[in-house]
Amino acid sequence: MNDQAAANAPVNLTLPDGSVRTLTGVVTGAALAADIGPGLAKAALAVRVNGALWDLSRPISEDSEISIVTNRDEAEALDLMRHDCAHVMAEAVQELFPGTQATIGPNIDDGFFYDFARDKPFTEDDLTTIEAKMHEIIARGDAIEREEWDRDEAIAHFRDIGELYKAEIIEDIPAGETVTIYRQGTWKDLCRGPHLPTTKKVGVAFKLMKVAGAYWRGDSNNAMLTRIYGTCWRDKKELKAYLFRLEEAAKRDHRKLGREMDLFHLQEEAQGSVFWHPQGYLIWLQLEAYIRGRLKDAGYAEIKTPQILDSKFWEQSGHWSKFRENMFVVPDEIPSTDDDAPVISAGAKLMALKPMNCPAHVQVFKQGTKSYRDLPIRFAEFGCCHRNEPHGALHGLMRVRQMTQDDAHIFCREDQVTSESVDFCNLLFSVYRDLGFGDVKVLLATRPDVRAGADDVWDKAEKGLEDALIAGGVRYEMAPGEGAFYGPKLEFHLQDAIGRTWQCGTLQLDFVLPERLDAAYIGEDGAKHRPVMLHRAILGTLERFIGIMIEHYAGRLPLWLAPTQAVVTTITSDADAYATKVHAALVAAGLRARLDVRNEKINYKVREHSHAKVPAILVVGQKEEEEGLVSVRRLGSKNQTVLPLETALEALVLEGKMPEGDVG
RNA sequence: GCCGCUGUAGCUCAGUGGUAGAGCGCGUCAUUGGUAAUGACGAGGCCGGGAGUUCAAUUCUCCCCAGCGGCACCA
Repeated sequence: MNDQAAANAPVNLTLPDGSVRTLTGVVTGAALAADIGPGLAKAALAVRVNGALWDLSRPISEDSEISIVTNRDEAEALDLMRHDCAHVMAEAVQELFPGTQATIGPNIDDGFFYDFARDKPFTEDDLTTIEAKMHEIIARGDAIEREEWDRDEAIAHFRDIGELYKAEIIEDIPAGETVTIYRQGTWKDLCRGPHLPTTKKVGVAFKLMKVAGAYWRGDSNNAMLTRIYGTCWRDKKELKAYLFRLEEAAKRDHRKLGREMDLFHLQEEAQGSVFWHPQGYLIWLQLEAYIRGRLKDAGYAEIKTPQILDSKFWEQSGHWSKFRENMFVVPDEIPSTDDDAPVISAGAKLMALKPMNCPAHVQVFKQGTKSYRDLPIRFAEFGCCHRNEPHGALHGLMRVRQMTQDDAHIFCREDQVTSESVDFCNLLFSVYRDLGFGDVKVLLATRPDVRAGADDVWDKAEKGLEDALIAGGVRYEMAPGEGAFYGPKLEFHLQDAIGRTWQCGTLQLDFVLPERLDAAYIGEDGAKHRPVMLHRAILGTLERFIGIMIEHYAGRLPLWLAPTQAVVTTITSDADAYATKVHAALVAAGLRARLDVRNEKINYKVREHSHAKVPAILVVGQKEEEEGLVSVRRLGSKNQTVLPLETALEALVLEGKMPEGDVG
């Protein structure tokens, strides 16, 4: 009612250039665009009113700052188009498959999804049909209209038409509030909006990508819905570029490159555990040596603790109750070889493979009496842990069941927490820089609902981590409720080839485990005190990190990490003797070099070693032999440089040096 | 663990209700060539596993297992 009354009063609209237009009648974004010009009226997608995005048709009753959103406003246009595309998809689905309930359908990076409830889940084959129907709906070009409904009426309406999930969503909105419903043709959806003026504006540059199961409200106790993912762009060129980007990313997949470069393999008899091949394990050894050096320089002492420990030990540490379903349990008994007898008796003593190193590190700490003067104590371990991950979680090197962490635990006094945290963050970023990762997402994960420890301890712990981030000048985001049950943590995330992010580094503050396992030091006052324990890892696990590096570098690892750094190969067999000499010189200089004197054409050999991502190919023939030269071809370049063996050797040795950190 | 898809030679993939094919790779021989594929010949397969339907199953059905894409979980 107010809108109508206000419609008769003139409204002053201030455009971005400062000019003011005064409109009367029903003032809308569409009316303003039309007032400015027919071209803009056609191009307009939505309006920004005092900073908020509105539908073109929504009445504007007050004087406002306003700007027209068109295709040129990339972010807004894509947001609107993708969300409308999701609505169109839902309409298509419900037209084709009556009885299917629409639940939620938000935008995501590069596209959108919509979750549907249907007895029979959709398959990839259905996507073509749905896409065709979407094109029909878009061609129809129904106006998209915003309506305000009373909450209770909306609930009743959606219940009536069998949209129980929608009704459930609206029930969460406080009684008495109005909800917005968007209508296109006869199809309606609950939505905050805003939307495009007509479905036609969605255009044709969209594609349904895949179907997947997804739990209602992201909870595995709820029903499984069927989700359809789609992508949508402003024009076909953008869509094509996006699909090309996906293809390129797939080429970097570490599982594919791992096979092509002969780095590792997985097989079903050892699900989730990696068979490292010689070339792959060289990468591992280099990375491990590098981290070992950095940790030593940072004041860590390396230790090694048992792989299998008594379940009683895990009961004490709390893992038996909190983590048992992820642990591999091993009976300590000689199995029976009798066919009829049980292999293991019911009374066998239970051991478990360690899923974490922390409790064992506390045992090392507890040996002897520690003084406050000894702190901080930093124990590092390349700890091999086993976790029985759910089948569906396993993923190449990224998610495995046997993993080796670059783990360490810092035992310190409370007043040392911030400085230890700052030091750790500096070390971590320095390591990431050395390894070629400048772009890292940092999350501060705070207290979860279910937790151990008093709130004042949590206050202190969360503040300690935040202070460290601020002191280190680190940009971070909050992850409320995502902390471990024993303390808050920092998570450091890196991205893989197709944009999935993986947590690598972590820093966790723990006041609980020292208590549980009775770790103590003697303070200045002569009394016993609990140390604070910092769990931290930089790479996270060597497996995952190597996977991420393979993708990050598309297999073209920096020289110091490349398993084979150089191949010496010949034009013809006349140069075999010289090639052998060159190869020997490289090996003597400490380079990982191979010799290829096969009777194959040089084109063939260059191609093969390039595919294998060997960073440097040293070709020698008669010409090089006569003058003591080598022809160096670097990976990724089509050119060669011919230079004296000594010069080439020095350059490779220099470039192949392991980084030593760039702190300072 | 949940939903969907897939499983044929070392790799990438065709294919059929009558026990299988290509390219690359591999082996042998010939070829000695200047920076991304020299040629010929050859070997290689319980068509993921188990059951069922059928005269006959790699092919159709069901059940398992694994891989892949997501969800949930997580380093």
